Amino acid sequence: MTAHLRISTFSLKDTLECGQFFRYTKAMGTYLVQSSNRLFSLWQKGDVLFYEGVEEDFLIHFFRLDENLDSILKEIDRDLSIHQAIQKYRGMRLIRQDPWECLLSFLCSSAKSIPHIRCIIECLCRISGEKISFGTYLGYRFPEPTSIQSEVQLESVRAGFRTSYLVKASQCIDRHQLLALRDLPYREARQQLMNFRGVGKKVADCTLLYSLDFLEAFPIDTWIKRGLEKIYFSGRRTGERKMEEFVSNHFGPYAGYAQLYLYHYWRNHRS
DNA sequence: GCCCAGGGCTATG
DNA sequence: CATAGCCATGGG
Repeated sequence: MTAHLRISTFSLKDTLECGQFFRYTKAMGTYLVQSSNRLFSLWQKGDVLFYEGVEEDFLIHFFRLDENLDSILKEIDRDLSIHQAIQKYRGMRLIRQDPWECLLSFLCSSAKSIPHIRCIIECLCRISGEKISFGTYLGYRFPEPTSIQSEVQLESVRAGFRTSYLVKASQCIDRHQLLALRDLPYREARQQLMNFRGVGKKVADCTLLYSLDFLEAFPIDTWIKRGLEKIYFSGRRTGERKMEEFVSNHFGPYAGYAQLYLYHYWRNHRS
């Protein structure tokens, strides 16, 4: 029933709770996770990850456990700030989400607090009507693109001005098309995503980084913007163009991991 | 009643 | 390009 997996340089807590992923709950040290039509539980003790209701292969893919995180962290460890973040949260990994679920999640994210984003996504899944169970746990599947057809249908989700974004995305996207973006250069893939209503640079970068293996993507939200200005631009107001150029040069091809660590660090040490 | 929340769109310098 | 006002909703 309960299986386990030995892992190094992995923090389940930080990986799930750092804001990159929304469909999880926590009860007494055990996390209940929903992703890619799965509902499973897991918990960590030291360097052992225990899990139920999911295959080992999926976990390795989902948590990127076959990726050498130590060597990546060594590469982005370029200054005191990122060094402190790495020291505090070493083991936090990017999650490889389903692209469709990831895109819709961040379509819901604009000008919303994280708890409310999670709330909206759960309401959205309830719309699908397809239940999923594991032991005594119950949940709803994430709706497929074809199952979201009108704004009226999403009334109970109360997503506000984001509702039309969700419907339009559903009308012209199939999952296959999103996965195919992985074969494009970063800039082109981002531009493709930005052709959808409601997808700007930030949402596009979140989708590319959290679900499509573009580790150079560096989502710039309000927290990251404030942090970058304070730490790397002497507190001066700075345009996004300059910021993009800086993080790309400063952190290199794994800049996305730097973003993950800085975001989590700056949010948990508000100063 | 006010302000803010993992933004984006649109109309303007 | 950079900025301002607006967008719908909930919580502090």
